[in-house]
Amino acid sequence: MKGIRRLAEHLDISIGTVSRALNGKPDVNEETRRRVLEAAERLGYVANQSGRALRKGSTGVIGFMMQTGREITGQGDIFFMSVFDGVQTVLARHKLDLVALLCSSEEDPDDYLKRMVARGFADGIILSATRRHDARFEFLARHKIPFITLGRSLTDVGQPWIDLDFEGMAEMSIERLVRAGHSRIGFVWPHGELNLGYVFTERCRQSLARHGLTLAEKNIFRTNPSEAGGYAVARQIKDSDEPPTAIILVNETLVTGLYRGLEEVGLRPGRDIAVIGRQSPQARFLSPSLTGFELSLRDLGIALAESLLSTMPAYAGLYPDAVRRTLWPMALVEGDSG
Amino acid sequence: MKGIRRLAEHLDISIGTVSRALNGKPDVNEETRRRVLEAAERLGYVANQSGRALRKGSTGVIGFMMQTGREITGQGDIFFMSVFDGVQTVLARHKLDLVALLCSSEEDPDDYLKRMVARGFADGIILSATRRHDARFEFLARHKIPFITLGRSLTDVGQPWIDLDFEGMAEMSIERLVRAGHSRIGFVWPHGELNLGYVFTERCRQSLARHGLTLAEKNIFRTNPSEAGGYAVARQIKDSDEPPTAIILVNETLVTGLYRGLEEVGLRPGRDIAVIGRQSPQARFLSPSLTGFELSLRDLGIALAESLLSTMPAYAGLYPDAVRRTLWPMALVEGDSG
DNA sequence: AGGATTTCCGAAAACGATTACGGTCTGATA
DNA sequence: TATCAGACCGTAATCGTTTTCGGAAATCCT
Repeated sequence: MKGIRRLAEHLDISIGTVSRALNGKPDVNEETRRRVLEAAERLGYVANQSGRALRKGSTGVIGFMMQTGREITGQGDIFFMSVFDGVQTVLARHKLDLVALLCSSEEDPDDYLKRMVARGFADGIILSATRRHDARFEFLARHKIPFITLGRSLTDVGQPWIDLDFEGMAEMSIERLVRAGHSRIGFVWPHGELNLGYVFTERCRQSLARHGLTLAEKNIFRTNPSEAGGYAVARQIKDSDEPPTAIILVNETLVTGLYRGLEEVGLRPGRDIAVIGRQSPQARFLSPSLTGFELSLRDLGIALAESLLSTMPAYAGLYPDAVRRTLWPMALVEGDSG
Repeated sequence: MKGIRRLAEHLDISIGTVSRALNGKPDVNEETRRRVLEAAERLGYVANQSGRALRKGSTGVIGFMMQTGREITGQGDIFFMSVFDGVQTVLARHKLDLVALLCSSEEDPDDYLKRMVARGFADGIILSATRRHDARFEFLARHKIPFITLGRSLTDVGQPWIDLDFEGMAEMSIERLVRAGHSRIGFVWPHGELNLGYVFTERCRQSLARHGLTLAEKNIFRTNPSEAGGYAVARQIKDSDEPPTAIILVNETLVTGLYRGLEEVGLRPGRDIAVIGRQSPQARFLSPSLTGFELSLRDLGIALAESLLSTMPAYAGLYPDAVRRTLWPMALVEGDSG
């Protein structure tokens, strides 16, 4: 005899009552409930997830989909771990668990998600690394799975999203650089497929145009979102016949590599070339100090979770102030690099 | 009508046959199987995980438990993502999925694991960040859940484990430093609870003793496994009345912070103080170049998965050469820092 | 006191798959 | 032709929960 049946037998009551007691249903005597709770604790009973999910049609699990292996996002462990932590503080309030849905670099993300959804793995999903065209949006919408995305896409289907404010970053960076007298401004576009590259590029172009400047195609440096990617850019800059006098990095991972690369080609950030990037734990220890944008990852996680929950029927109304389709502000921390 | 029933109805055969066809059971006509497979593909049918798991008693999921938030392990950047990738290449061969079991920093890891196990979440589990005394080992053993640990513990229960060869690292580092004439050698102990700190300390002590040297208590620098932790150490070194002439960092995240810290207090790695650490994507771009240990994270992941599978009855014998309880070698990459 | 409510609980039907078991059909053999 | 083996498939039990429904007992009301 296992599971709830064992517990029921032990207490000499029916399994129905045990279940009701455990799930906080109203029609159970408080004294009975106390006994059940106590016995469950003592015997270490925890409801079997499969049985429960099968009957309820929900799992009590929220999935955060991410891609392993190849550095797709250029976000490291620390980035996601911090966001997760925020997400979990919210989920814990509702006895929901967070698991990371790890899509292998060898599998197509769209297929992977389909599989997970069809299996009924999670009640709600958080998508990251959103692509310019991302079939996952439409798929989740069609299957009525509550979800939120960390990042936007052209294939938006009206779901909530939170995106880092790359437009604001572009705008403020350009403003600052132009004000400092720069006119040949470049930036690094590390993400082939990801939506943010397009967003960022477009806004840079606009901001420059407002000052009568244009974005030279050769000053858009395409590379990988990694240290090595940043490193490679330095050499490209050096080899350019008309190199930019300022460069913007949308991604935190690029920064250290670029710094090293610049050093090797004899360019010093802040003196020979202005550098504006993203703050990170590593960036704090760069020299010269980085001028870059920072944000609270934990708060971002909290916002993601609250926004997701507010779209789920079971938690409707609990978070009236949850953000919905919003740009997450980043603050400029001034350093010596630009 | 949903699920397998829909598929069966569509094909006008019984659900039993559909199930058998899908699961590759022998007693089904090949023509029938083909039709079923084709229809499943076309209708996008995927077996519901809850029903399947309930009946079979297994989930087809391997869990990798890790702790979010606070930087427990001090693994930076893409450490886990790379390990995951290796694990998945193996699991994919058996149609197993990997999910990360994310234990919040606010929850006790032992409790968290209990909950996940009782829920029947995963068929096998990979534990990381193993503590000196780790109740999870005993718990999993008692519940007969196949598991492997990335790291050892005093509370070993005979399960397979793979641990980075910190002993070898200690040994080789000390050898190298002593040979270079150092006698006041220090190291950083960033992990309060984790087992590796003890292992590393002990072996350092032994190696030093072999050369007639002792490890001064004040040359063990306790701090956090983070950039900031490394940074703080530099100042401690500066303020010491008898500072070490060489320092070893067991953790990759410490390196960049220490470098910056040393720079600020006017000490140059390789000239004023020898530094031996761990290689990482960031470390590649340090100057002076780091002398440190590196390893293939992807291969580590592969080994973890194969070893875990070989302990699971369902996959017994498939990986006769899988390692079991082994120290994972790290290679010293010589740089200018020590 | 007698009927109407409430309160609490047990019985049983789901949920969606897998699988043991037994039945039908085909073809072969004596 | 009668029998049998083997191939294939359908039926129904089963996994561990939740939840509906109805019934018994207690309480309330007039």
